[in-house]
Amino acid sequence: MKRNSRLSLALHTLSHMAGEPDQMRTSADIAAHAGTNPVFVRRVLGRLREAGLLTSEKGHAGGWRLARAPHLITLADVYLALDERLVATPSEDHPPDCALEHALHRRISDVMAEIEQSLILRLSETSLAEVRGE
Amino acid sequence: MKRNSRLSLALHTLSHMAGEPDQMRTSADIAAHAGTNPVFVRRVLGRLREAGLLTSEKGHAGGWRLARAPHLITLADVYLALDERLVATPSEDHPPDCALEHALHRRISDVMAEIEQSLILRLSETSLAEVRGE
DNA sequence: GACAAATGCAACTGCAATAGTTACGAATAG
DNA sequence: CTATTCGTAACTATTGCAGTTGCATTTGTC
Repeated sequence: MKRNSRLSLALHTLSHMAGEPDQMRTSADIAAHAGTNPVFVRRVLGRLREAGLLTSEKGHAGGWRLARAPHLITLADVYLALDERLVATPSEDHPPDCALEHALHRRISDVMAEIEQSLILRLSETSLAEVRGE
Repeated sequence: MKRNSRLSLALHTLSHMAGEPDQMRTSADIAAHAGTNPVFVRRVLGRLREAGLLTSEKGHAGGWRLARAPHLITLADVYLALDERLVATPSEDHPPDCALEHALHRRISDVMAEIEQSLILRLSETSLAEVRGE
C-alpha cells in the first residue's frame, strides 16, 4: 500500500462490515482482504473504535464489529475519526518575521479551512449503507 | 523548511516581487529571505517560469522577475503551476478486484475532484496585488 | 488449569518523498 | 577575461508511512 491508505482501508473495511453488521472479523482476515498486515489494521481500526464507530473484543472468537447501524455512519465520521487531513494546510514553522508571509499564511489557511469544511459536509451526505447502494 | 514548502516559497516570493515588479532578484537573495537554499529556489521558480509567471536571466545582473503585472497573477495560477495538489486523492494502486472498493474509490474521487475545483475557484479570486492589500 | 486465538502495544526496519548540499557547465555583463 | 548568475545532475539527510517482529493481555474451549 502507499498513501492515504488509512482512509482507504477504513472505508473499505467498514463498507464490507456494513453488509453483515453482526459478523465478527479479525484483523488477520481484514488484512488479507485488503492486502496489508494485521498490525496496521489494528492501528487504523483502533482509531475508529476511539471515535465510537467500531467495537473490538479480545481473546478467542474476538475481533471487530460496527458499533452502530450502517446508515448511521457517514463517510465524514470515518474521515474525522482518522485525523489525517486530505486538505493540507501549509504549516507555519518559523515565527512570521515577515508581515507579508503572515498575511499570506492567514489567507491560505482561511481558504483551506473553508474547503475542508465543504469536504466534510459533502462526505457527511453519504452513509455506509448508501455506499453499498442500499 | 518542512512541508508544502514549494507553494509557501512560491507565494511568499511572488508576493514580494509584486511590490517592486521591475526589480531583479537572485535565487541567493530569495533563499536568504525565505530561509532556504538557492537550488531549491531555482527548482521552484523554474516551474513558475514554465507556467509563464516569471522570467529568468542568466549571467551577471541576472535573476528573476514577474512576467506580468501583479494584478494579473492569481493564487490559483501559482497553485496550478506547481502541480502538487493540496487536496489528496487516494490512489488506487492494485487492480480493483473488489467491486465495493471500486465503487468507494469512484465516489471519493468524485468528491475530491469537486473539492479541488472549488479550491482553485476560490484561489483564483485573489491576485498577488490583492494579497498585498492593494 | 492448559492451550489457542485474538487484541494492544512498543520497537525496529524498509521505503519513498522532500529538501539540503555540492559540483559543474552555460550564459552574460563589465 | 573574470565574476556572477541560472540550469541541472548527483548525492545526502530527514521525515513520515507502512511493514515486521515480539510479547503481554484477554478470553473461549478442551
